[in-house]
Amino acid sequence: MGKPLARLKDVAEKTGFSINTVSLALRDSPRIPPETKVIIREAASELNYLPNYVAKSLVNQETKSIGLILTDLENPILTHVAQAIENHLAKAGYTTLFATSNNNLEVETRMIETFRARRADGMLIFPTHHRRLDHIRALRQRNYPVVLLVGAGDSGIDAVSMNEQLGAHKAVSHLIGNGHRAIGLIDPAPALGNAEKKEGYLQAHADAGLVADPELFVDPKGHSAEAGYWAMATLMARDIRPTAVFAANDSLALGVLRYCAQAGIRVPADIAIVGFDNIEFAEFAVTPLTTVDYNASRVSQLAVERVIELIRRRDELPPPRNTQVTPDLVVRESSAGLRGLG
Amino acid sequence: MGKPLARLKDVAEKTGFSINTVSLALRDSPRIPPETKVIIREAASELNYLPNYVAKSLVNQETKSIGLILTDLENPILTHVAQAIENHLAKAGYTTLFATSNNNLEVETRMIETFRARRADGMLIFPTHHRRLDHIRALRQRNYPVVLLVGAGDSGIDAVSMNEQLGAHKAVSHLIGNGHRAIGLIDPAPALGNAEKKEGYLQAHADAGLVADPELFVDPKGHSAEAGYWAMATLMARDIRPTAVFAANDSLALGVLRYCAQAGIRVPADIAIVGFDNIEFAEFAVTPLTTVDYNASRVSQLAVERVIELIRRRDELPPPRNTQVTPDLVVRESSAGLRGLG
DNA sequence: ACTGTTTGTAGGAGCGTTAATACGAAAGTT
DNA sequence: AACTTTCGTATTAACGCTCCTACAAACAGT
Repeated sequence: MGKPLARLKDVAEKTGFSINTVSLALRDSPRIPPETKVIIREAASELNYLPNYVAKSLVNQETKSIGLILTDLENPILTHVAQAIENHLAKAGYTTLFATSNNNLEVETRMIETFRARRADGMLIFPTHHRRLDHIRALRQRNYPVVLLVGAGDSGIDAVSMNEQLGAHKAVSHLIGNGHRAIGLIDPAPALGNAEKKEGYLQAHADAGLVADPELFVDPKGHSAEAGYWAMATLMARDIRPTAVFAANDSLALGVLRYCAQAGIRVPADIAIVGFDNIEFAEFAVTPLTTVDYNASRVSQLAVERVIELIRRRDELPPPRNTQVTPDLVVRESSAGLRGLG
Repeated sequence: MGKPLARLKDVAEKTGFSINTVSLALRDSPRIPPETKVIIREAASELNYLPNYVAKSLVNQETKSIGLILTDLENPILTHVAQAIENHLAKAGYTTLFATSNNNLEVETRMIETFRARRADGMLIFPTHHRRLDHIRALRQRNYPVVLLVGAGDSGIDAVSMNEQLGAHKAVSHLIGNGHRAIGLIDPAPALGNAEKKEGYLQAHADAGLVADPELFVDPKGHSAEAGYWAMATLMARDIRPTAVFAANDSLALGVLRYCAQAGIRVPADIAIVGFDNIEFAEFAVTPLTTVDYNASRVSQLAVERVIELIRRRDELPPPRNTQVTPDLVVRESSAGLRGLG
């Protein structure tokens, strides 16, 4: 920790007051007269005194820190979430302990342990698996404030997230409304136990009295642009001929777009494309991308508010609440134009 | 911090041993016989004991945590740096305290104070201003381990960074070598006191016996794709007609690319474009982007190694070292083709 | 048998802070 | 004048842990 910093004791010795008086003065207690406070504050700043949060935490039984565990920062949306959460937490006086699980459940579990050992007052977690939440539920059952950053209906854990199913529903309904009947789905999540977007896709079809052909589903086995490129190549190699594609995130969609550019497929004339997240580059792609806007700052704010609320009421936690933010569809050029029905 | 966790005392009472013996046993001291260790470990795990790092930190005078302060996470490269740093630190047993300064010097200063108050063992900082480093130098002078993540030659502070000047030099030399003589420069940094890329740009011209017209310089006043779009529009509205553009990062370059697509300017036929950072989307842009590869994981690794080295030798810090990683130019389609000379 | 060493365990101080309590001195009340 | 109240400050005990030292008991060595 560098050269030992000044302690209350040093300020006390310098001013001739007791440690306790110094402590009270620096915390602006009404029991200390103004003149004394001035003297003590001056001495403290001369000694470059900084309160020791470690000692403070030990006696106060709270660290004013919360743990943030994300899968990774590859997804620009998680990046936004991370930054927004840090900003909100800082504003509320909390320090952010940050970790990525790299989509590894074991690492996630270990980081949770680490943060507990560090006595973080609460945690915000974007879990690797949306269904394997036992280790997180165990926290909550021991009255520990945790908020998930993904939808987790009946998990018994607080959650604040985008309504991904609704977002996917909006996206796919938009395509169906434009006359599309063969809509490819590029989504790596169902294979990882997170079928929200796929559910939205299917529901949109059902609502329109349609049934989607499973031949239209591709698992890109990743969420990068490269994975999207590969998935689109895979899809086009099949017998079925999609007139539109719904990609589970914008990175994938940009890969799809790139594939189309190279293969001479015109967007949206030959194939319409819709992404998810509304990352910055969606607007600045070859063909500006229609996408579902992930309101990262809203989700972040609600999640932070919730975890702070849980911390405040830690001795009798309220029942878990699952908050879903409604996403908006941002229609751009990549899905413009009607398709003849029939 | 949720329900109070079990303490050494609880394990001691459960097993009948003293607190001290339990502490030694759990830390696998050779002074405790194996049978005793087994008994104690079992009791500890039954009680769900987790060592209290706060108390540990107080007595050990080290927190095993380091502060990471970035300007923001808008730039995908900082995102990669953040993630790589966190991974490396975790591997070395450190927890990452994370904060963004939002390019605000005051916030940066406050976060540094916060992290010191929390007794972080060291800090990794991507500073807002590359020249206004007094507050950081003050840390170093008090023997506090800090490593900057930007080049800072004679600042008296350790630094690990990309050699941005060399990267810019490579990029611009490549364009000059292809016959370009009017190369636009879109770079917000010089206005913020960070002229490394501009220096590289100018040096490349000087080395080729050329002098660049200041009319070619545009300050995009931001580093987003939108800023790049605006900057390109500004540049094209001037009298001078560039045949190439060097953008200080890939987001800006993608904005430039988008402007060109809309304005009917062919890339690279009419204008060649080179970016900086090699973000994922550079490869998947309308026209794949020539760019300077920012080796984020290498920089991160060296920075983490350095700060840990400084922590290890904290009572007599070695003289500051300025490590620069040599970047590679990745040539893609956006700068292909020679331009007739003269 | 007598000292010397090793072995297993325990006791106490201290890390820097806060909260509860204690205690003189000054000031107000009756 | 005696009695209570207020005020300013000090003392002490935690918080949970680790280090240093203490100390019996077991085990040598001569």
